[in-house]
Amino acid sequence: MKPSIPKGTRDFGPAVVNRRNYIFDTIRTVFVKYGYQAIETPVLENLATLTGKYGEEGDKLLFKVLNNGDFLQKANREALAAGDSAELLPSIADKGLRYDLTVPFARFVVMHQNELAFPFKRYQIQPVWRADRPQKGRYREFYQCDADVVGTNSLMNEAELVQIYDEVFQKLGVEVEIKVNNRKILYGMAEAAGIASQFMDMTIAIDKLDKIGIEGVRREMERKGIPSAAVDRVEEMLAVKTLSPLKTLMADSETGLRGIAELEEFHRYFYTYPAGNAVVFDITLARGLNYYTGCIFEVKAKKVEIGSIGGGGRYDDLTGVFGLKGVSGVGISFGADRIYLVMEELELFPDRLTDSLQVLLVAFDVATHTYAFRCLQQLRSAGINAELYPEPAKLKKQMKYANARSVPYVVLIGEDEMKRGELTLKNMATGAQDQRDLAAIIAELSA
RNA sequence: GUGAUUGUAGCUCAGUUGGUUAGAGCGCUGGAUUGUGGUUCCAGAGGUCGCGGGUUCAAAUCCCGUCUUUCACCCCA
Repeated sequence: MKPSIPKGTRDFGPAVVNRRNYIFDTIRTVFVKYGYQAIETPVLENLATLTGKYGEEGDKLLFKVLNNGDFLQKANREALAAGDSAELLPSIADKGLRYDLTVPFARFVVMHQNELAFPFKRYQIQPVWRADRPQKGRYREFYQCDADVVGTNSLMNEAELVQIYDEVFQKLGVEVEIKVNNRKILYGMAEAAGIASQFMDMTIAIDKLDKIGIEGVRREMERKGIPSAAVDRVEEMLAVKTLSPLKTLMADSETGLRGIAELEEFHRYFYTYPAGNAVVFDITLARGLNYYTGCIFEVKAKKVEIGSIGGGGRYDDLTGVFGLKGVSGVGISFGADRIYLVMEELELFPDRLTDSLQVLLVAFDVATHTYAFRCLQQLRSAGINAELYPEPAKLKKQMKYANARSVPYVVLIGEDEMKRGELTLKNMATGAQDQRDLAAIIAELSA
């Protein structure tokens, strides 16, 4: 048979994994610096945990896992006979692949609430799965890097999380714009326009603003049956670029005012920090995941068109659905796969990554090969990533291999070198070479 | 999920209105070069033209299905 892998999944070769790890390591380092601790959760969750958390669209994109054993015996016969997949599903699948890391985290917090110290800050770097139609930068299996904190309402957390965004993208050299908004402000808009019941319709339309323009948003809202007077009011508020005019525009909406106050509080914390990237209030930022209730964030790369490379926000009651009330959480997510594409396109990866081979030893014959093997061990003891070509093959062959591995240095070991105890160190980039003893070589390579 | 799009050597791609033995560059293997890769020269290997079916005397080329890629919508990282 011809080997293949499922749609929207990918293999990663050594060079790619090396670069991906560079991204993961950078993110991880910053997470840890801000006090977040790692956890991991299973790939598989109970479908009951996942369904209903991501809206109707999200439910459709959940990967369901067929029950083991003779599952048809327990299947809903009527639904099966009628060909009703939706009805049949609960009787044949009770597990699914995780869709994000936030919902499993909420589940984790509830299950382990007695073992955790609150506020609890955790980070998690694991793959998630969505049964979406793949495109560039959109896969069915992709990695998320999440940091969330639960058990604190302080807006300081929002400020810190945006700092993390800023710091990570500065370290990676990716210029970004970090958009900030507050779900309560969006709700305030709906209330001020007298269409609180059509909050979601309004939000979905607004979210498309940069794609379809203000006229498109108007049409979309009118199509959903929002009266044109209300649409006018919404449009008026959408034009606002700062918080202060909103206070009068949504003076009657208690929720809206609270949202404004929250963003102001966020700003008081955040602007104590010298951000390297643009952090902007964007009233049109909506975000689809409907569990968000407070501040929301989204990160866009400035020089590459690829959709958002990070997103997050505050969710007041995500643990509530699992039976733990009154625990508020806020978190952010990095889309590692999209960040990779951005960095690839902008050629931002360092030439030499830390976990690559530093030196290849080349021996000329059987006698020097065992001698070289001893040298190899000393290099490794000194913490140098080193490799000896496994047999004393023709020099040309070994050198070609060194080239293919793009090793910066090669150590040549022949009879002369072995007798004198001085090995030939060759710089592969310049072609220069000279004789040194092993200690000098170790010193050079450790530099 | 809806509508398009893509697939030819390891990679990037040619391949005429359907016509005999499907090509190039790069890469790969061997040699020129018995202690030196990345340059040069010579030689060589490598393809069920995504897969399955159909039309035709004849299909990489046309038709249908399917898988994959990419794109728009939807949604999102």
